[in-house]
Amino acid sequence: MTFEFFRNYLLSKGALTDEQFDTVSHAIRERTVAKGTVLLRQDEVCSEVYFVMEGLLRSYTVDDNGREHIIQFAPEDNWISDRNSFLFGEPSLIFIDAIEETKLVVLTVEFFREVSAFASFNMFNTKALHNLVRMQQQRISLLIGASAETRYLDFVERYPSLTLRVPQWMMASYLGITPESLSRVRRDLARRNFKPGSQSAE
Amino acid sequence: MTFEFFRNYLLSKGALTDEQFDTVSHAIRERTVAKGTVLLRQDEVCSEVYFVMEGLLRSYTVDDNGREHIIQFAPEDNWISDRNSFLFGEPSLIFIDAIEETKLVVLTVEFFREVSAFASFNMFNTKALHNLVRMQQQRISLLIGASAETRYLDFVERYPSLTLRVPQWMMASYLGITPESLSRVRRDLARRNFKPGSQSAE
DNA sequence: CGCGTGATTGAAACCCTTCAAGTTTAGTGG
DNA sequence: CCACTAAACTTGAAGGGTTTCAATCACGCG
Repeated sequence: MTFEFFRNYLLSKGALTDEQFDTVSHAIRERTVAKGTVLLRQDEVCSEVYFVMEGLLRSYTVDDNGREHIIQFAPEDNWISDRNSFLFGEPSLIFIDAIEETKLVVLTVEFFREVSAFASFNMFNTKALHNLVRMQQQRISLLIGASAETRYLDFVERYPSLTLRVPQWMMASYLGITPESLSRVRRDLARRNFKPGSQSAE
Repeated sequence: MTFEFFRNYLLSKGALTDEQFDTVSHAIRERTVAKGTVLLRQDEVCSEVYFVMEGLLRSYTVDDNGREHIIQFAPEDNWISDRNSFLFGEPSLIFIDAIEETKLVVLTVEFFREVSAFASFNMFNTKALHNLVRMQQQRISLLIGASAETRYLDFVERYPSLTLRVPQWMMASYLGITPESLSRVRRDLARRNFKPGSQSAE
């Protein structure tokens, strides 16, 4: 049993009991992928859902100009997939790859078919979906109404740990600005916040 | 029975059978609201979900500068609510009001408790949620990567009927631009597309 | 008819991007 | 372990897209 992390996650969320987990554990497998590994490509049909136990994944689209737009970061304890492609067999609109070496749980349609028999899992799943909708709404509000600086500050506050792990150009892509702009936003913030003289450092 | 429209909607989606609908119909009521009626205010707890049979509702946030940012338009056949507030009792982040006089179905927690006994409704509901997530993702991608003009064209293509019913300044709010900018975008498009001389009109 | 709201237009200001050039950092092979 | 290279980050100057502010126009409604 190497899914302890995943099992504990589901237990703590009240999604499954220990016994229920055992009845479905045959439908999941663990996988470790190197940094840079691509798990899903645009236009492919997505046949797996991933749960991250260690490491960091991301999903992103590529527009007509070849520019990447990051949809989601998925660090530990997070799910990632193209659910629409997964559930309805449509070609995927996104890419998924690994920003760090990542240990993940691979879940197939088999797993979801079996757990859907458990009411507690369905409740958990519905709640998670609502949560996702809410977070996306907040992100839309920010993109519509807030400056690059505000969006950056919101990101840092919301995901402080990611701030250190995600390359700056990827965060820029997530925020909807250029890497250059993000660099300047950070510089200007630093100048303003560190006004009071000089830091030790020297 | 004045819910025929709603009943047919659920039937056509495979959410409920005729008989199932009858067992839960006591938990819903119809309501007609005048243009401008506010159905939900920020910070209130949302206790109802609305299904629009005729007319047009919208949901929006108001930021610190007093600016409205429209989250969703809900014309006929659409659902609208703050699900997160509705399900988890948190104070709502949004307003909901009527852009036109609107005939709607009011659904309470009672209704959802009862229909959750029907597997077909749960499937329908989950599918609808996934659909919402996907549409939000597409909107995020556009906001991140596309110009005001592209976003406008996407809106017109995606919701041609709304283009005529929604005041321009609200569409601008939905697109994340000022009314002035939208006006200019439309003017420039018109100039480019109608180059070939004059339209009949005169 | 006049008032108010929505739409349009212009000019200036601002934010962010683009392009180009450094500088720093990180990873790789000798 | 250093040297080398590529990638990431920074910085500057110029340009473009949007916003802001203000004025004007168009329309519906009392």
